Amino acid sequence: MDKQACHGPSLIWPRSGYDTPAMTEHPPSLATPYRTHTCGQLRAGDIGAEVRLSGWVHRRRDHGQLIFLDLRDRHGITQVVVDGTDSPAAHDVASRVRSEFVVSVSGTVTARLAGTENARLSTGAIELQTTALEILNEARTPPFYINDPDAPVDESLRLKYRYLDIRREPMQQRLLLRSRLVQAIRQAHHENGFVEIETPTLIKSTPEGARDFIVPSRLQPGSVYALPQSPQQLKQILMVGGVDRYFQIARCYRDEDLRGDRQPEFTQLDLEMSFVDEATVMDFVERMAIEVSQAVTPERPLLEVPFPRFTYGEVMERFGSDKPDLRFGMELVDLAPEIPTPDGVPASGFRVFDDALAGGGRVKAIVAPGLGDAPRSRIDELTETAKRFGARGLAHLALEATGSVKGPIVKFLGDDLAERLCARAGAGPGDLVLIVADGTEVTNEVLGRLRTDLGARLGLADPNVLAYCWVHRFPMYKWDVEGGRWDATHNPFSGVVPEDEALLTTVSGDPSRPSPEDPAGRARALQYDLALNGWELGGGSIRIWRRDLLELSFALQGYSLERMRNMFGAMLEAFEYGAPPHGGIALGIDRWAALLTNQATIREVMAFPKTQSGTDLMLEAPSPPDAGQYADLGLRVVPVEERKA
RNA sequence: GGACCCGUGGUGUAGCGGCCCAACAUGCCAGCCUGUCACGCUGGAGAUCGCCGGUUCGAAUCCGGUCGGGUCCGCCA
Repeated sequence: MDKQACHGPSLIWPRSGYDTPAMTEHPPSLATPYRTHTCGQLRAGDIGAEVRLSGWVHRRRDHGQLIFLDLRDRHGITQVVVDGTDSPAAHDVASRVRSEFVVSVSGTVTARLAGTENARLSTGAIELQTTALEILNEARTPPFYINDPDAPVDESLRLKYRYLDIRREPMQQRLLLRSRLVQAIRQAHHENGFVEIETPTLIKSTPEGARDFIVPSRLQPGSVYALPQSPQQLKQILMVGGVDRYFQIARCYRDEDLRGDRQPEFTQLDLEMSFVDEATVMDFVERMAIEVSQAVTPERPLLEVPFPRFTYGEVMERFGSDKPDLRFGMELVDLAPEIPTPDGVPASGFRVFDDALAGGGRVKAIVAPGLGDAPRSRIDELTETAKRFGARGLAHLALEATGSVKGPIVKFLGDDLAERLCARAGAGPGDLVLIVADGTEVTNEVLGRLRTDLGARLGLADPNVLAYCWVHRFPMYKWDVEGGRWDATHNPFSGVVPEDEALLTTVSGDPSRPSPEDPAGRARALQYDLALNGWELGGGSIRIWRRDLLELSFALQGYSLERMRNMFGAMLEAFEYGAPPHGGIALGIDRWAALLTNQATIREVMAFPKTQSGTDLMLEAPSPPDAGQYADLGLRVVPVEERKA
C-alpha cells in the first residue's frame, strides 16, 4: 500500500497533476466577504472579472519587479501575479509574504500569455492580475513541507502538527473520501427505510469482551459509566422498541492495545433490522456496500458480484483465514490423497508427514510462484514465520526450471512421490512448494499466514481491485480450557443455525456442566463477517431473541442467571415484552476508508488518531487531572509502587 | 506482558571506531532578476548525532539503560 496508490492522481497541487471532478464542483455559496471565488474555481470563461481570493501562499516565485504567488485553498490553486510597476503597494506586500501566510488578493482575471498556460492546474488557463494584496495572517516556517504531497515526513511529526498535515493534499483527499463514504452510507440507509438514531456514550460497564474505558461519576460517587464498545445492547433494545430498521455512524471505545487497524476509539456503521433472517441482512448490506463503493471509488473494480459467500469451514480449508484476500490465488492444497496408506498406515517415507496423518492431522501446501530458486536464507525466513504462528516446522520442495524436484525431504519421499506432491499442489517449474504437517487448525492457520505474507511480499494482489466476500456459519462456541466452559466465538447473542438447535446440549445433560465433548461444540452460529482485501470489515449475526435459547446459550457459556441479569439486565427484561426476530451488523468505517484509499493503517483516514501507546501527540493527552477534579469525583491516585504490591 | 526496527541541522537522508567541532538535497535568511510555475543565480546562517551511563588513547559509530515513534505476538466477544 504505497502512498501513490492513495487512489488516483488527484489534485489540488500542481506536483501531482490535475484536479479531480469532486474538487472542482463549486456550490455557489462558497463566496464570502473574504472571497468571491475559491482558488480552484476560475476558468477561461471568467476572464475580465474583478474577483477576490483568499487562501494560503503555496509558493512564491520572486522575479524582482514581478512576483508570482500560488494561492491555495482546499479547492485548488490559482496563480496570482503582482507587478511592481502596476501596483507598487501590492508588490511591497508580496515581497514580505512567505509560505503558508494567509492572504487576500483582489484583482482581475486575465488570460495567461500564450505559452505560459499550466496544463497541470485546473485554473492554469488564467491568472489573477493583482490590484490589492493583504496579509491576513503571518505563519511560522512550517516544520515540514506543506506544498509537496510526496515528501516523506516522520509520522510522529505529522501527528504533533496534525493541522499542518491536514493542510497537505494526501490528508485532504482521504478526509474528503471518508466524508463521501459516510454520506453514501447515510443515503443508502435512508433510501431503504432505516432510521438514524444516536445512542449514549455514557453507559453501563459489562465485564464481557474488551476492556471498557470508564468514566467516574460525580453525582454518584464511587460509581462509573463505561464508554460503549459498540451500541450492541442498545440497538437490540431499539428493535424491541419497534424501530424496525436502525442505523448509526457510532463512535466506539475499547481499551485494548493498538495496532495499525485498531485505535482505542473508532467508528462503526452500526445497523440492526427486525423480522429478518440471515439472507435479508446480508443481501441489504451487500447491496449497500456495492452502491457505496461505486459512489466513492467508481474507478475501482469489484472482483466479484454478488460477493462470494464462504462457510467458515470452507474458507479455513482453502485460505487458512477467516478474512481471505481473494485478489490472488495461492490456495491451500491437501496433499494427503497422494500419500500411500498400505494397511491404512500413512507411508510417505517422511516421518513428520506420516505422524501428522496418523494422528488425525493434515499435510497441506501452498505454492510460492517463482521462488523455486530462493536462497536458503529466504527459506529460513519462511520457516521462522511458520514457527511464529505455531508450526513445528516447514517442509519445502523446489521445482527447478528443468522440472526436477529438489529439497531436503526428497530423499525421504523419493523422486516419484515428491513429483506427485508438487503436481498435486499445482506447482510449475521455478515454483516453491511449502508444506505444513500438523493438526488441522494449526496447518490451516500457518499456511494462511504464509499465504498472506507471501502475497504481500510478491505483490500478488492488484491494488486497484476491491474483493469483498462473506464468511458465515462460524462455530457457535470455542472451548475455553482454563474456564472450563464454552466461549462465544463472536457475539454472545448470536443465534444458532436452526438445524443445529438440537446440538445445544451437553454430554452431562446439564447445560451448566459443559465439557469439551459436548455436541454444542459442533453447533454453528447465524454469524456473518464481511471481509475486504484481507481485512475484516465487520461482522454481525441474527440474534437469539427467544428467551429459552438465550438462557441455554448463556448457561453453556458458564453464566448464571444472576450474572446474566447483572450484565444484560435491561436487555433481558426488554426481551420479556415482545422482542421481534432481529439481526444486524457493524462495519468498521475507519477500516473501510483505509481500504478504499489503499492505506496500511487507519490512522491515515482519521483526522486526529492516537499513537500505539494511546497518546495524542498534538493535545498531549492523556494528562493527569488536577486536584480539584479528583476531589469532585472522590478519587485518589495510588502510586505505581503500591499498585504493584 | 513480550520480540523486533527506527531516532544525525527546520525536513528527508548519508556517515556505522580516528579521514567528521559531521556530508548531501531541500527548506530558511540576505542580495540580484518582468513570465515563472519544484523559477534561476550569488552569498550566508543552521546539528555537542533523542537522553543517561559505560567500553576505548579516541564514540554519531560499540555495549547497557531510558524516553519517543512504528511493526508484530499476546490482547481485541
